[in-house]
Order: sequence, then structure tokens, then C-alpha cells
Amino acid sequence: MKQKINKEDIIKTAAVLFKKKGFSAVTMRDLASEMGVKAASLYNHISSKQELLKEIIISIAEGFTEGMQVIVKSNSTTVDKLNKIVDLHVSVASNNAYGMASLNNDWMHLEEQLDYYLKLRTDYEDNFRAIIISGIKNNELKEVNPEVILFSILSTLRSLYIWMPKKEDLNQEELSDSLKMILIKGINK
Amino acid sequence: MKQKINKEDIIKTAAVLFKKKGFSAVTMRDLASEMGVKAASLYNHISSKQELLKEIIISIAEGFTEGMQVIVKSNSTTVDKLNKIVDLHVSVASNNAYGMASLNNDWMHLEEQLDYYLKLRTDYEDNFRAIIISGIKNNELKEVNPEVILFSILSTLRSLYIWMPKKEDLNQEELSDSLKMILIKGINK
DNA sequence: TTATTTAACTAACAGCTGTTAGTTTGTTAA
DNA sequence: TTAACAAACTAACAGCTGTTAGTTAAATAA
Repeated sequence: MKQKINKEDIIKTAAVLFKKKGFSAVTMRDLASEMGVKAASLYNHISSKQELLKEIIISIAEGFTEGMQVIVKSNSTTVDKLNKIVDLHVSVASNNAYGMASLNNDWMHLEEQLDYYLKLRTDYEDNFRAIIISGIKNNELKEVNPEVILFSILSTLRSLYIWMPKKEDLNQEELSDSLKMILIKGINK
Repeated sequence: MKQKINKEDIIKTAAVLFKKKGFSAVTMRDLASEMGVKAASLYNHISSKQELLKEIIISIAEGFTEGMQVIVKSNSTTVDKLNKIVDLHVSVASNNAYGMASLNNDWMHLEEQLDYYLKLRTDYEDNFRAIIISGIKNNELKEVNPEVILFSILSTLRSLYIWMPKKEDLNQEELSDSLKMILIKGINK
């Protein structure tokens, strides 16, 4: 009875291993053996190790971009937009904790897609920054350096994947509410 | 005129490369060529690639442990202890931005020192958590899930090394003050 | 100067890397 | 039943990996 694998499973398993050891430290033989198969068999489904990294990272990055566009277009207060950003990150981190590790730590090993990824990331940060600055201007937020606000919130949200899996007792909604309290009510006048 | 290198320079250069590409993706030939030397020459000064990772990570981790012990022993208010923790992280991140990358992303490639590192990290987090919980009990801090407070602050502080180098216009004191405002006054009743 | 030491060098190793070619086996469609 | 296909397999590749041994050259101590 032979093992039967498919591309989606390969990508998922790759993400798990990439989180544990990092992209560069995972070999195609590691990945194959984790799936009960020989390394060469993977190439019936995928074209390269690079492709795995691309699939993992770009799909998440595009998810963030789409989520951010909806938030930007909505006419909500600044605080409400920030609340929605927290929800977006909590949702991505719980659905894709493994992929987030590659996005955070192995994006530099993207090759053809590196520039595209960097553009998505920069655009995301620009949108986020604009929300914060506008919140300061219309007096919703304290007058603190917006760059520091941006990166302190973003650092927390980007790290969710590390410790969310460890705290399974904490449900998604409860976590989201606590985070909003800490990250947003905190900078709210 | 031959290149003259020493152990300290090797470690510093290694940290720079490890930050850029990750421990596993950096070869001893990369490192040597960055220093204008052949790979074999490195072994006149160091015993292995592993040793470089150990030197980089453990020295930082021990620095955090020592800093935390001073803070714990001080009789200060909770808020003042948290302020001191922020200062500690800002200071380490500005003196050792490269090493922080290895500590955050490549600690799992420590071998003999892995358990020791994990103990230092756990103890640090336990001390930090105790400070937060005591602050909630004596009414200095809002009654929010302490685990979420711990990890949101810690995520920001652990990520400082990523963006501090990009914002050179922001001096260490100004950054430290903004962070305290955002991270601490925020959770302060 | 000469002897000693330091630290560079070249050459090589055994094992691992991602990937390809060619083959076999099991499953689906006719 | 048989033809066609999908997807596993084995074997092999060329290049790279960390590291060692042995050698040469420069700096220091006598």
C-alpha cells in the first residue's frame, strides 16, 4: 500500500517543518520522509523547494493585502480600523500559524517573488501608518511618534503565531479582545 | 599583505551574516570571504560553526538574565520595573541588533546549549510574568489577561532589532520614552 | 640573525544538497 | 481485459557542506 500525497499536503507539511527548523535547514529528504515517501516523488507534484516557500508566503501576504484593502475602504473610525486589523492578524495567525513563521523569518529566501513580497509588505505598512497618522490628526490617538506605534503594534501582531499555539485555552475572541484592550485602548486618549 | 583576523571579528561578522540570511544559509566560505580569508583559516580561531552561534546567542541571553535579576531585586513599583525592562531591551537591541536576530530566529540550532538557553528564556519570562501579575494584584495595572500582556510587550521588545537600525533619526532615549508610553501607560489604570 | 610561534594558505575528505532520468507499480477509463 | 495514466520508486548527477591535515609565510622573541 503506497503512500498517496498531493501538492496541498506537501505545502502544509513543508510549512510545519519550515517553522520548526527554518527553510534553509529543511531538506527535501526531511520533507519526503515526514510524508512517508522518497524525495524524488515530491517532484511529481511540485517543481522546486523554492516553489513551496513561495506558495506559503505569498498566499498569506496577499491575504493581508486584501484584508487591509477592505479595512481602508470602510468608513470607520481610526480605532475601529485598528480593531479590525487586530482581528485580521488573529484570524491569519490561527488559520496559518506555520506559514506565518516562514513569512516572518524566511521571506529573504524568496527569489523571483522577493520584490513582489516586499511591495506587498511596504504597501501594507504604508496603509497601516496612514491610519495611525490620521487617528492622531483627528484626535482619536495620543500624540506619540506614529512610527513607534506602528511597529510596536505590528511586532505583536506578527508574533502571534509563536505563542498562540501554546495557549490553546485562550479562544480567538477572548485573545482578540485582550489584545485590543492592550494595543489600542492603550494609545487611545 | 595578508588579512589579519581574530575571534571577536569572526563572531561579529557571523552575526551580521546570520541576521541577513539565517544561520543555516550562511556557509563558512561565505563568512571567510566576507572577511577576506579562506574558510580553513577561520579554524585557527574558532572550533566550529556551532561555536559561533553559541557565542552570539548565549552572551545575549545571559545579559538579559542579569538585567532582569537587578530589576527583580530592586524595590520599585511595577510600572517602574516595566520601564526598566523597556530600557534593558532598547539597550541590548541597540548594542547588539545583529545578535538579536540569531537569538530570535536561530536558537533552535543550538545543540549542547539548547537546554541551557531554554532555561534562561523560561526563567526570564517567569520573572516578567510575576511582575505583571503582582502589578495587577496591587492595582497598578488593568485587569487584563497577564499572559497576553506579557507576550504583547515581549513581542515588541524582542522585535526592536528589526526596525531600530532603519530609524536612525530616532535616538535611544526618545524611542525608549515612546515605547514606555505605548506599552506601559497603556496598560496602566 | 636565528628560532619560535602565529596564522595564513592549498588540497582534500566524506557526506549531504536539490534535482533529473528512467523504471516500476498501482489505479482509472475504454 | 487491456490501454493509458498517475505517481511511486531507484540510481545518479554535479556541486556544495563543515572540517582536517599538512605546508608556507610573516611576525615576534631570543
